[in-house]
Amino acid sequence: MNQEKIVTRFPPSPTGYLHIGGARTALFNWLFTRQKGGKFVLRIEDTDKARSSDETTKAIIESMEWLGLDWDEGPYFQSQRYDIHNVFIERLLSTGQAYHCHCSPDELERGRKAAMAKGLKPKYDGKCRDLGLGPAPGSVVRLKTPKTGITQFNDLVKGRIRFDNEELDDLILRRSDGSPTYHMAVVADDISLGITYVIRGDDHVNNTPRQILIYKALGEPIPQYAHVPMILAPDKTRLSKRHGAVSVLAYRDMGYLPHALLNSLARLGWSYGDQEKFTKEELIEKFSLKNVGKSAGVFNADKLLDLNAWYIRNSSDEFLARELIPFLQQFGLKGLEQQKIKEAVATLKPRSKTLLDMAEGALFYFQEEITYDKKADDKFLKSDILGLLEDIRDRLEKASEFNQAALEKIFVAFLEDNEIKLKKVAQPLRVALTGKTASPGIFEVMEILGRKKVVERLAKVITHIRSKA
RNA sequence: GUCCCCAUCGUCUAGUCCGGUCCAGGACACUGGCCUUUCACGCCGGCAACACCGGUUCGAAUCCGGUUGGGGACGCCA
Repeated sequence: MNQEKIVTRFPPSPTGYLHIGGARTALFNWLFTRQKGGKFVLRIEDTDKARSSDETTKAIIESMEWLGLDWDEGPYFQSQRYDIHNVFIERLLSTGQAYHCHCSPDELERGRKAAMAKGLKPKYDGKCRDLGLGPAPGSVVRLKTPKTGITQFNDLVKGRIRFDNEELDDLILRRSDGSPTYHMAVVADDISLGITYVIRGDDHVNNTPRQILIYKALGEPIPQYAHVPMILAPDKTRLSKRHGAVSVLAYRDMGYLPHALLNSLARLGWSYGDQEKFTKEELIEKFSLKNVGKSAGVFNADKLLDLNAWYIRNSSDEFLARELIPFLQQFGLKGLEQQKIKEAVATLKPRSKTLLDMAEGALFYFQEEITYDKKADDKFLKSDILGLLEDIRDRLEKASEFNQAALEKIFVAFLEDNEIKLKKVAQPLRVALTGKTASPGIFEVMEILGRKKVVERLAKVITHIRSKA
């Protein structure tokens, strides 16, 4: 009977690129909202001007777009909403729920240290709380937090969480420079944007009672909270740059498919029985906050890689060919034919874990000149197979057709005449054509390469072997 | 230090709410084999966990208490 429209938000602060932890929070918000037919709002929390930048804001938006996490409203910029925040602060002041505090930062710092030394929680002592002071240069506005009682909420993933109000102190709502603090800005924005569900990282659990107290002081309805566990690095500490690839865009550049990342992020902390792979539609349909686990999880890069390989294997040649182009260009390839790429992709699909892999593996198809792998050269390009290579070159030169079926027939005759097994020439041939010891099947390789290139490469390898002798 | 949260294979997890069907299932990784012109794909198999201690109970991964361990929060950062 809940007729109220669900409104969620994702509020990254543009002090860094969107990392996979943030992306997962965004994903959970998005899945929840799309399932319920709600509204998803993007809000950039750029109040820390010193650490925010346009560049990171762009990177965050680019990341969201790449992942396909679309929003219905925004992006709002918190720094442009100070007027709204101030209305709420004034309201609190006028109802006596907040007060001006004249304590200096030094004084507060001393108090915190003293409390820590005594083994207590560092809290503001409430010195100015009942002094009835007015605004003054350097003064701040604080919330009058209840000294007794408890503040609790029913977290949608963690269950009931409660705090004694005496653990909380009178938090600052407005800084001495007049700007609102994080807690105030978040609450003011969430109220004014009509946010009904706050789904965020569980590093915010401790912030929640403080924010609830602001809602209460304001007499505004409190949203539902869901705190999702954090993502940890393999060493079980908070994920950071020193753990390698953490930004969403880094995964894009390494050749991951957005859906593979999404799928992998969804399964980190959330599950649906034994199912591992989900389409976007299934994710939306099956996601639920109560199936989100309560404990932090380590990001499993191997599993993501495996998923990526699976999605590559199961994507259409058309799609992959399109996605592959930028990677091929990265290797300096130009004037690529869509059709050729498609053919190459088809042969590389089962052996590529990323698009970057695939591009690398496809180079020999497009390059004019290939180079031989040193080890492959030493091991397989020896003079004892010269005769066989010349023989097959002649036969291929004269072939009336140059497709797989025709090639296989030519080889059957070739092998019979020479009384050998394919094994004997397969590797030397592979090295001659691709430069490497591992590649797609030689018949498919030959067909895609075409007669001209195949014969050229055979001629080249023959001279090469001769020159070594 | 204080407060909050968490605890099943190396990792992600199912099972925990409503104790028995779980000497614990799946996935990744690792590993043995099959397939095979290479590398992969695929297929078959293996290794591997209920943190610990007490309690409740005929019976506990599942309920209760404690211990230990981990994470988070304690800013005029967000």
